[in-house]
Amino acid sequence: MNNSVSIKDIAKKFKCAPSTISRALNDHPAINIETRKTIQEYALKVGYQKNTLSLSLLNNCSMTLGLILPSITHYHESSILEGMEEILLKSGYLLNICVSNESHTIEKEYIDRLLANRVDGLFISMAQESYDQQLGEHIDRVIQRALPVIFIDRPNHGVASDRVVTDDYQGAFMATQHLVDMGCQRIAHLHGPSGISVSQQRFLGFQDCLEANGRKVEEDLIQYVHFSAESAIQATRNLMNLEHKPDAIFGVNDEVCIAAMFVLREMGISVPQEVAIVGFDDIPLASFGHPPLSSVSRQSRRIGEEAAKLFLSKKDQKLDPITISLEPKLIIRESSLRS
Amino acid sequence: MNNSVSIKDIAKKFKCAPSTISRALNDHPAINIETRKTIQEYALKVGYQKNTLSLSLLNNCSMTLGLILPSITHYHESSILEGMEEILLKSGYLLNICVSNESHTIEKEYIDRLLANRVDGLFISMAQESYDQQLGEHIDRVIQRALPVIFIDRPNHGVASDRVVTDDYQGAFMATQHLVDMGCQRIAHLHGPSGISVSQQRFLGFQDCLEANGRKVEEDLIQYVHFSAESAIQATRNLMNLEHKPDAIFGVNDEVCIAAMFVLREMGISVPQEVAIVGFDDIPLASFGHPPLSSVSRQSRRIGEEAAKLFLSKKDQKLDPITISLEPKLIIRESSLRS
DNA sequence: GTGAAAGCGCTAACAA
DNA sequence: TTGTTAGCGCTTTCAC
Repeated sequence: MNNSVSIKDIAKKFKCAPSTISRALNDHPAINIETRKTIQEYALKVGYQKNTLSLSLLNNCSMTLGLILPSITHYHESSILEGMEEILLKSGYLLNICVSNESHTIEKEYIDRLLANRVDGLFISMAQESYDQQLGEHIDRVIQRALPVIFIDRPNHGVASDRVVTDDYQGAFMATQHLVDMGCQRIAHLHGPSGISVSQQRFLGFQDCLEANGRKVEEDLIQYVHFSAESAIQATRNLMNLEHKPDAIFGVNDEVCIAAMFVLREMGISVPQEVAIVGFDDIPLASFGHPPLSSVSRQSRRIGEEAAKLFLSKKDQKLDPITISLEPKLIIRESSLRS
Repeated sequence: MNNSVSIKDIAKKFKCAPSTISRALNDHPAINIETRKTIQEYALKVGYQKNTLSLSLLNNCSMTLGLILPSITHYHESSILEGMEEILLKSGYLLNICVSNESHTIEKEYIDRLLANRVDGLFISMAQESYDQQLGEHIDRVIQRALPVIFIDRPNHGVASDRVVTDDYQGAFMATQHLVDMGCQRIAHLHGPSGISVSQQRFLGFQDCLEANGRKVEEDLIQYVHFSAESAIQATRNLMNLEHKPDAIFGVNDEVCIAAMFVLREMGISVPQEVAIVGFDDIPLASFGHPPLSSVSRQSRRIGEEAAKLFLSKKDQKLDPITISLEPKLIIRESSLRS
């Protein structure tokens, strides 16, 4: 597959031992500085590239990490990846990316491959399927190997583990309180897929906030959606066809809210006057909605950064598992601003 | 870093040679089927996981690929990744993801790491910096090693290479023709960053289409933007403050068009009646714009799929470099539909 | 200042 | 049917 130059090849050229070449290339002080230079120049010339695989084998450390995500096309996930990349770039690690597509089988398969490739650590946002069915042995196997595992967004059912999350509960609470403060009386919720931690936490924050304000959740006002815009079309119609229509919607993410605003426009219902809206994730296009969409930022990029930093700090000293919980930020825009 | 079980460990347990274990685990027919089973069960029990690194060293093949992208948070790039993943999943390859952030230095650094890790192939969408300054030696070094390199979106300056692209020129031509057909007289263009192939091709298609219709590009009607929505705000205002305002805008991507529609709304200009708009990429939110945004789909996901398939077909037999050029598809929605 | 040899985990050719 | 040995590319310990 590759006709690359090895240390042996160079040794032959210089009629010396491979170890000499190795030392020269690694700037070992014992080697004559002249020799060092000559060898280094020659290596550069012939395009010598150290074979890291052999070192991985030798040192039991591959300088490679695994990242398993349920999907990658949403802004949240790709931002996590971007943040992680930035931190890891400086540290010399390479990232293996695996998209599980929410499937437990695929997730397991990827974990096997990553283990076989001896990654030095694993970042994982669990597939919905694994989470739903409490399938965790594949991850336990990783933990048993004393391989650092850092959970992202979705926690592990089992033993305590390192985690980086945004406080979805708090974010949802803030969003709901904001709608209450704006005078909204009947706040609906576009509820994410059940079984997913993110959906549950956001619903709980929503629910608890209503109760803290002396109200309670009305079943009619809860509609289930996926994380896609399409899935919110019918859900929003259902809400607006109720006898007692909602005067506000809190959506599980921005995509569903943008779709909701689309439906409301179609129905001639004004936002925020008749229905105020708050989303979640603060995607870049939220500010350019009609009207601009209020949203809870979960600091997606920082999740990736913190996860990478957590790994780097962990690998030196074994510490107790910690949870880094990032503060969500409510960004208020027109879609929820009632005067 | 990991306390994993090796074939030697198992051999000790069974008081036999490592090669026997190796054969048993690989279902070698020479080994007693009973013995095979016992060994396989034991291996499973103790969580044995083959160390692929040693095989990579032995076979000169790591079953690992590199993917270098200038960014990852846009729908186009993350869809490419997703498409690629799907194909590679079935073939046992693992994907190393590298985000160059359009920087030549970072790109070079990543290429070094990927080479050091002996990836079996490389997918690359070149950084703007490398492209602009025609910096290609880092990539030539890869090609010289006879390592399969597949270019995505942005071509290589130098030698002929495998490529998967969408025909941006044709897409832009189609979009412009559509605007002409809709009766638009003064079609403006939100031009992407100069030096990027994608921007250039789209501009050329735009220009040639106008000329094919007996018109020519007016400098006033060309405004430069980045790929972000923000960058289109001022650009659109500039256009609409012209004495001879445009009655159509063709934007380099959907984000800038959504921002443009936002500005037009603010200025009380109606879309598509006063200004018709067509974007590029067909991001999922395009259909939920106000109004729904016409756009040229570049089949992002399929780019990833085709690139992965191209690699898989190439690795068996060395063939001449080919270019896979995907047909862009014009999706007409309200933003450009004049009756 | 340099060389020889062992070994990381695994497989395959050769022997028995 | 199973064992022995060599070797993938590199570093490191121990000699010299």
